[in-house]
Amino acid sequence: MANLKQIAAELSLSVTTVSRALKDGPEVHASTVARVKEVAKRVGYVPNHYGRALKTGQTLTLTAVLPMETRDYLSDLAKLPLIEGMTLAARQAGYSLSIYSTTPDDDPVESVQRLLQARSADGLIITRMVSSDPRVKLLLDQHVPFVAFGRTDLDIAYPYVDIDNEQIAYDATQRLMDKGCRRIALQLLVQKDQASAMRLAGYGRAMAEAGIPIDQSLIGDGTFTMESSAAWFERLLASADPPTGLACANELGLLGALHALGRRGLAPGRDIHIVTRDNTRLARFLPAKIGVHSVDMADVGHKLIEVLEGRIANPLGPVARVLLQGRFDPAE
Amino acid sequence: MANLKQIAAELSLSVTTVSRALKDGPEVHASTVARVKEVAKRVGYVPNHYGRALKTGQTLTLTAVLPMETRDYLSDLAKLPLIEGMTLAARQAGYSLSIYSTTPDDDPVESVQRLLQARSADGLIITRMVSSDPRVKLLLDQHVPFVAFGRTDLDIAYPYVDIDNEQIAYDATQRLMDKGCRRIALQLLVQKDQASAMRLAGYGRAMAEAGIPIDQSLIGDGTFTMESSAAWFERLLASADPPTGLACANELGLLGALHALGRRGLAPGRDIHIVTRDNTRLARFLPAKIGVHSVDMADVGHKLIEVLEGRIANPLGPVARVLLQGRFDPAE
DNA sequence: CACGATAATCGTAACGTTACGATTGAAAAA
DNA sequence: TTTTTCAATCGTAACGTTACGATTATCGTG
Repeated sequence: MANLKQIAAELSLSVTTVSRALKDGPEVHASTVARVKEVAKRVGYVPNHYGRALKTGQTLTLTAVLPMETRDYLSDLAKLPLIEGMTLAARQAGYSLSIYSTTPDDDPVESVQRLLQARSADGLIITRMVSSDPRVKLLLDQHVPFVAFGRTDLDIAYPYVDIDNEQIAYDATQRLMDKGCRRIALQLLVQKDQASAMRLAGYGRAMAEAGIPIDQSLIGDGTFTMESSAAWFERLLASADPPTGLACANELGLLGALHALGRRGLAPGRDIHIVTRDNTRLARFLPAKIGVHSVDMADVGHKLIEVLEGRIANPLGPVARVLLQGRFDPAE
Repeated sequence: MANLKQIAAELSLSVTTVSRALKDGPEVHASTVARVKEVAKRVGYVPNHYGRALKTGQTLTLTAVLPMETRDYLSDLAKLPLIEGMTLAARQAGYSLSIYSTTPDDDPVESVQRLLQARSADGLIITRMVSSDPRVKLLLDQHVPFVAFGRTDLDIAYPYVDIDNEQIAYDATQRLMDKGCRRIALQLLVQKDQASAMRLAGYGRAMAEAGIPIDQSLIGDGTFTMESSAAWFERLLASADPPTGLACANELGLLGALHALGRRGLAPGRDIHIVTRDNTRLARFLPAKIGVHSVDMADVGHKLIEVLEGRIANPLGPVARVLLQGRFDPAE
C-alpha cells in the first residue's frame, strides 16, 4: 500500500529524492535520508517488486525446476532437504524462490524455454541432468544465469554443483568386495539420468580393478519406488546365482530391498552385505547392519543458491564448479 | 524480449488493439485477432508478469509459508508430497508457487506481515496452525485471500483444508484397545501445534469412553526426530509399568520407536501393538506388524490450491472448509 | 444528402519504480 | 559585484501492460 509517492508527499519531497534516500544515495543530504527512512519505517514501506522489476529487470526471484515424480505416495526423500536448503539460502540472499514442477510427461527443454520467455526470474536452477543435456547450451546461449545440480558430458564450461556419484559407487562397491562379495547388485534410479550413469561407471571401475566381470542381470534401474525395488531384488534373490552384495540408490530402494530380504528370512550383515546412499541418514534406525554414504542435501541447496547468486552478480566471471564427496558411515 | 509494442509495430496496429486481440476482445475484428495471434505465436510472445502485475494488481503468484525444520537430516516426510501437490496444482491453474521458508526462530506473524506488505502474491497458504492463530485475523482484516492447512479454535469462518486428526487419533486408540492394550502411549509432534492438540483430544475421548484414566507420562511431545523419538520410547519401555500400545505421530516417530523396540528384542504385533500415522505409506515395507493411518498429502496440496483459487476468484463467496478423513490399513 | 448508429481502431494515462539530466540555491572564487 | 562551483533536490521519461474514453470510417435511415 505504502509507496514512494506517499512518502514524498508527506515530506514535501520528490519521488526521486525519496527513492535515492532509501538506498543511501550520496546525492541526498544525510538529514533527509534520516527523515525519509524514519517515515518509511513508520508507514511500513516495502518496495514493490513489480514496479522495480519492470524498471530494472531485476526480479529478485529464482526459479528451481524440479521433477515431481511422486509415485506410490513418495518420491526421492533427498528432495525435501534440498528444497529446504534452497529456500532458506535464497531468502537469506534476498531472493524468493519459486518452484516449477515438471511431470514426467513434460519435455524438459520446453519447460526451460517457457521459463526463459516469461523472463520472470533472475536465475534458474535445473536438476536431473541427462547425457549431453540440451538445456545447458540453451541457457548459455540466452545468457541467462543458471546453475545445474549435476553434471553432463559436454565440453562447455558451465556452473554446477554435483555429488561425486562415481566415487561413491566405486567406494561402495569396493567396501562390498572387502566383505568378500563378488556378486554385487547395483541399484540405479532413472536410467538416462547422468547421476545413474556415474554410479554405473564407479561400479564398473571397482569391478574392473578387482577383475570381476560385470553381470548385466545384477544391474537394475527404474527402481524408484519401494515396491519396484522390492520386486526387483526379490527376482534377483530367487535367481540361480543370487547376489551377495548390494549397493542401493537411496532410502526407498533400501527399504524395498530390505523388505524382499525379510520375506526370505535373510539378514543384511549376515547373509548379504549392503551399502546404500542415504542422505537422510535414515538407515541408522533400521534394524539392519548397513553401510551408508550420505551427503548433506540442505548444504547442496545452499551451495546451488550461492553459485547462482555469484553468477547473477558477475555473469562473465569464472564458472563455479562444486563437487561434493559423500561421507561414509560403516555398519555398526 | 517480444512485447506488445513490437507486435503492434509489425502489424501497424496500436498497442491497445494488440492487447485486446490477444484476449479475444469483442471490439477487435476477427481477422485482426487472427493476424495478431499468428504473429504473437511466431515471435514467441509471452506476457510480461511484471508489467501486468503493476497495472492490474494480479501477480499470478501464490506463496506457501512452510516451516523448515530439518533436524538430524530430516523433516516431516509428508511435506514433500504436499509441496509436489501444491506446485503441480498451482501450475495447472496458471499460477506459479513461491515457497517462503520460516525457521523456528522466525515469528510466524511477522513473516506473514512481511509477505502482506510486499504484496507480491495473490494469495497465501499458511500451515502449522496454532491455538487461536493470530494470522487468521490478520489476513481476514487485510482482505488477502488465503487458505490454512489446519484449523484453529477461533469462532471466525475462514477457509481451510484439514485432516481429521482428532478422529484418526480416536480411531488409533480404539484399535489399540481392541488388541487388548490399556496402557497406550501417544506420540505428538510440536506441542503447541493445533494438530497435536487434536490428536490429544481424540486420544482422550477414546480413553474416556473406555474408562481408562490418562497417564501423562505416556504422552510425549516434541518428538520430531527419529533420535528423540527413540530416546523417549526407550525411557517408557524402561519404566516400571511400560506401555503395551503406541500411537505414533509419523514415519520418523515410528522408525525411532521401532529402533528402541529392536534394542530390547521386542517386536510389534507380539509384545506391543503399534498404530501410526504414515502418509507416505512407508510402514508397509518395514518388517513389523503395524496398523497405519494415511492421508494423500499430494491431494491435500491440490485441495489447498483449489480452495485458494476459489477465494481469489470470489473473495466474498462462502468460505470452503475441507476436512479429510484418514484411511486405515491394518497390520498384515 | 445529411444524420445518427455501429464497428473497428487509436491515444492517453496510469500502476511503482529508477536513470539521467535539469534546476535551484548558496557558498567560494574572481 | 559577478562568476564559478558544488551540494541538494526536482522533473521527465521509461519499463510492459491495461482501462477508458476518443476518434475514425462505414453504413442504413429519414
